[in-house]
Amino acid sequence: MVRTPFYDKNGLKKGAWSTEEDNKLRAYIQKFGHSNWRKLPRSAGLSRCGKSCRLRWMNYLRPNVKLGNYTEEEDLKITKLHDELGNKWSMIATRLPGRTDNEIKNHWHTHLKNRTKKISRKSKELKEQSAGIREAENGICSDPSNQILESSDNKPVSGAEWVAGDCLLTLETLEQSFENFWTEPFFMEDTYIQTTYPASLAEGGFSTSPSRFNDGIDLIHQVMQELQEN
DNA sequence: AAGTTCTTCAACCGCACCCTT
DNA sequence: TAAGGGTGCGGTTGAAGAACT
Repeated sequence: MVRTPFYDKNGLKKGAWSTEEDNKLRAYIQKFGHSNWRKLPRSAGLSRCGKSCRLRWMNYLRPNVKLGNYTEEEDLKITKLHDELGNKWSMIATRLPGRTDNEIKNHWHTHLKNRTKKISRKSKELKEQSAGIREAENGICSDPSNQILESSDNKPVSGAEWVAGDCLLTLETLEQSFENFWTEPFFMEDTYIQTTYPASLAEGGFSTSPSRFNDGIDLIHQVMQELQEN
């Protein structure tokens, strides 16, 4: 997967580096350092331009450069840093010891970009579905018997609305902290239902609607499964 | 088995910034 | 202060290998 070597009109070699060239460059830099990239190729006996030598050294020959085999932890860090910094690959690289900007950039474009896109898309779908649930609930909300909870701005909140909102919160939290998503299995514990709805609901005589609640959870679970399968 | 399409990644290119004169 | 050279950064490309038809 490398460019076929060739010589340009100035007699400079381009394309893939040979082992012999690597050895020459490595030996020269280890002995004399790289104070001037422009002059280095001639001194090292290489028919390359300074830029090409610099790139080769920085990305592959430099000591402590890690190649390939990204860990989940590194993936998470890259995703998070990209979220914070954007395409500032050099900045991101400084936070990942042994990784180079070029390699991180490639890894992002080939592996992480699509994965992140999927998360965002699924989140959007869920939001839309959740909005649908709320709309459907409007009829139920108009029934005073269903107005069981007062929100902070005194608007009535139905049980289903709370469930939908909670599901959304769950996925948004998930989006924000990729750590949990990529590193930990998604557990569907019964205790979740018991422990995560506000105590005020129980105090107010609220009884959860298992089917509706589970619909929301099932939806998230479905998203998780699809993403993990992909 | 052969042809085609897709994926991956090393390397190139152009531009912007910094430093020196 | 402007000009010129060197360096670094980010986007893009080219080609090998993998996957698919």
